[in-house]
Amino acid sequence: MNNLTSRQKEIFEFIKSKISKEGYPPTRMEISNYFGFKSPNAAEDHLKALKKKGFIEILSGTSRGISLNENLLDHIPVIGLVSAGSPMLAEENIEKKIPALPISTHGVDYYLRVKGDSMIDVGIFENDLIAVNKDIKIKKNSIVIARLDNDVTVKTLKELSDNKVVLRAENKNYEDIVIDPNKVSLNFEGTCVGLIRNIS
Amino acid sequence: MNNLTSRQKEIFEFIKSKISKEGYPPTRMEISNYFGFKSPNAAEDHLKALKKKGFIEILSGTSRGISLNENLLDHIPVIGLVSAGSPMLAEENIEKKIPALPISTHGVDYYLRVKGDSMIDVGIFENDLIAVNKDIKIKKNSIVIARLDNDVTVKTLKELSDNKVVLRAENKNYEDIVIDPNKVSLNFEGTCVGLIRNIS
DNA sequence: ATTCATACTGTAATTATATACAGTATTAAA
DNA sequence: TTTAATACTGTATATAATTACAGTATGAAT
Repeated sequence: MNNLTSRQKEIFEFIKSKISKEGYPPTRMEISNYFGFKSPNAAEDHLKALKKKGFIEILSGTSRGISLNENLLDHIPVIGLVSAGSPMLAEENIEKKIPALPISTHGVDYYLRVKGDSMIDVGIFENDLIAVNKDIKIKKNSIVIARLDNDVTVKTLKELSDNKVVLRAENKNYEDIVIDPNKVSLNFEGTCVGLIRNIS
Repeated sequence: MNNLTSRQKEIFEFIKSKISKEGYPPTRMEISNYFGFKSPNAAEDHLKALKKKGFIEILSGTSRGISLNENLLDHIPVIGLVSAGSPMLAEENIEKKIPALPISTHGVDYYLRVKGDSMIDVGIFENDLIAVNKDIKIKKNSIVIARLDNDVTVKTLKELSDNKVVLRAENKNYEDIVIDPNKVSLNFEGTCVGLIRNIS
């Protein structure tokens, strides 16, 4: 969604929402009415721009003949290995994108591929994808995604106060991580709200 | 899909496939062409019948203004508790339907809600949904969905021969289930190819 | 300095589409 | 046995929709 102008983004979003709400794409007129255009040609121009940029296909002579070029639909990034220092959603960390799945009662901002065995006692295994929500308030006893000195880790949050944070690996072989947040750089990236595993 | 005639079923299926392939519903003409009708009114009549029976909505004056009332487009059933004796996919066992998710490299025929703790050592917990493929050949060491005397169970298949089958619960507290398939009714419903967990 | 992309207004024509009306034939229900 | 539902053909028309052409204005790129 990068080379789109903000107006084009709006048009594209409108088309998507029309499809998901009504079940079919809008006409030029419907687009124009929604945005207050006085000419259907304004919509036509936008559609051509979206087509040129590869976001939609237009079937000529076909009413509502707009099809979205999938793969940009409602796709949510899967984060693989996180490069030190880079923001979670940085391009370099995105392994692929998969559709928004109704796996969780909460929204999912991204999926994170699990490394290591530190959470096996709660059934989170290496290579599982955990669904992460960025906005839920970080709470005691939730499984959180934390960034400790640029190292991204998944742990259960057992204590959270101004001068003491305890992260627990759910694996008997690991010890609790006790942190003084004033001394160490600690950020919470999100809360784990779901899990996906591929068994091959 | 019960009170529909077979012809109406065909029309309905055609509309569904058009929507999923093209991204928008067909026109009366497109329906007529596909089925070889010589008049668009044949399609119109069918649409009215489908509307009357509650399968679609028709928006008057709107091109391609057909919306499906079923939202089981590419939806895959989630199987909850399985009633004794009933086939897996029997209506009574279907908890809900969710979209086809690209969680697995294999196809998914249905999701099965896990009961009990017999597989916790491989990270399968109570209430998880396991993705089941019915067609993959049952193999040793896969996690299988077996029906033992009408009881549906998820276990690892450790041995499979003509006169001995061993099903292992992946939980130290349970013993292997050793079966003589000639003496006991045993069917394999499928192989576990993935897992979904909602963490709330 | 000029071309190009963006973001529109305004008009208009062709064609795509919905949909009514008038029929015919078959089958199932009252 | 009459009615209603199903499954169409055939014709017709109003209107929905695409889409081209001719403009205007702005800002960014070459």
